[in-house]
Amino acid sequence: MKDEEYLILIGKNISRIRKEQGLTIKELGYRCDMEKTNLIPIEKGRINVTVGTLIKISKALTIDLKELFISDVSSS
Amino acid sequence: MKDEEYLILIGKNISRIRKEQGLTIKELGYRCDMEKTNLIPIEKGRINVTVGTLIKISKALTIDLKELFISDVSSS
DNA sequence: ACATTAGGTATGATATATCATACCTGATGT
DNA sequence: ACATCAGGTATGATATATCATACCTAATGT
Repeated sequence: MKDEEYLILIGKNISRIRKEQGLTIKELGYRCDMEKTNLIPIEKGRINVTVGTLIKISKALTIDLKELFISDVSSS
Repeated sequence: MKDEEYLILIGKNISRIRKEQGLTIKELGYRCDMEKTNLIPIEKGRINVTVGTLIKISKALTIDLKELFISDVSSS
């Protein structure tokens, strides 16, 4: 798996879980004190996000950090 | 688990796996094209490492990225 | 005594993640 | 027609991850 693919996977997981919880990007931003100008490219896998940021996001989504790295959510 | 603790955990996992493979920090640096001035604080959990860097490191150690997040290696 | 190696720190430079603001589009609602 | 909201892009500022170099200590080897 290529680096970019990993970042895209992480972004998709964030986006999927956020939507599953019925949250908008703005609401997620409130919860983890982050800007959408940063969250949107993270969900797209366009930027090389830091672990600290992923920790903030996973806390805001009340999930374990590991869940952001799982690769096949029933091959959606 | 606090943010800093997560980074320390990741660093300890890197350090442990590197040593298990008999690699020095310099050798790991060769493999993932990184400086020890960056690798050492990462192993200490002192800097907010990026996912891209963790991907490079996990490739150099021929492990899956997820392995860097496991929390209890027989509670060492 | 000297050289080498491993881990480690200090510091200045460079790249880039993140913030802050502004603006755009399409959808939804009144 | 207008307002609002969601996702999205552009851009300049700020913080900081990473690099590059230099230096230190302790251990090991000759």
